[in-house]
Amino acid sequence: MTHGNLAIKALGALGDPTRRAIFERLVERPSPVGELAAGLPVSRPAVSQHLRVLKDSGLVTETAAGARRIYHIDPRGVGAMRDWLDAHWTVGLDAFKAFADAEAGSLP
Amino acid sequence: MTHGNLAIKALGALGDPTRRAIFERLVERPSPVGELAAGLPVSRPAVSQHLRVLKDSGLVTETAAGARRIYHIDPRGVGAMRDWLDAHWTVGLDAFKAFADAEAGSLP
DNA sequence: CTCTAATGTAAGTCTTCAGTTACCGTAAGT
DNA sequence: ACTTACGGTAACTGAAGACTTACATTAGAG
Repeated sequence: MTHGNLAIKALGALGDPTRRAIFERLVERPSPVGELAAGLPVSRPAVSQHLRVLKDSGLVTETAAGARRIYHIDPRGVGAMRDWLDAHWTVGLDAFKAFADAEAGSLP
Repeated sequence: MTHGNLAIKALGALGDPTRRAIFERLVERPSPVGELAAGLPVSRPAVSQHLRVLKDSGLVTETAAGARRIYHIDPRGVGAMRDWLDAHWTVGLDAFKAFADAEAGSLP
């Protein structure tokens, strides 16, 4: 699994509520750090640190624009997460159906 | 978004490595608590607490079988997560493309 | 060259939360 | 009824990490 590790890291990163908030804002539109921090209840350095985690997880990337760093969604990480979930979704659904059938069969 | 809140909770739940491990085993086959704990490096009560979180997130459900509680994947929660990720996947990709285009346009 | 704006980094604090042990309830077997 | 197996709950501990306040760095304006 090539993207397996990336998906794991992405899931771990999105486990934090603040990082989810940052991520959702970046889904709407790419933004610099200051703008993100202005709309969140945490300080700007906190946002910087969260962005670092999101970047290490392959969920966002940055492009320098002068003194600003514009952060935007990285399709790679999101895609890896989607693939991971897709695989587990189908397999899990099959197992669930098998289990439900077996249970129904054992009931008179 | 009807399942939005559920998807958010599911993401938060899967942020923990041990919960992911439990979830992945339940994808393979439904299991009672003791069996899960036996294959994990944590105690049985720890597994119980994790299962509670997973249940509150709509990712697993339980069915009583005598003294045992068989835990299995809950397709609702997994589906909600998939939908959420799908939406963000498409929207985020559009925003990314728009951004990339605008950036390319501003370069001579 | 200096000043300001925008951001990353370091060090420290404080909260959160995963994990443990101990205890209690419940269900089936003998 | 007694016992054994299974699992949830409570209270506590410890470590991971989220957040803050400095300080350092880089880029453009004047």
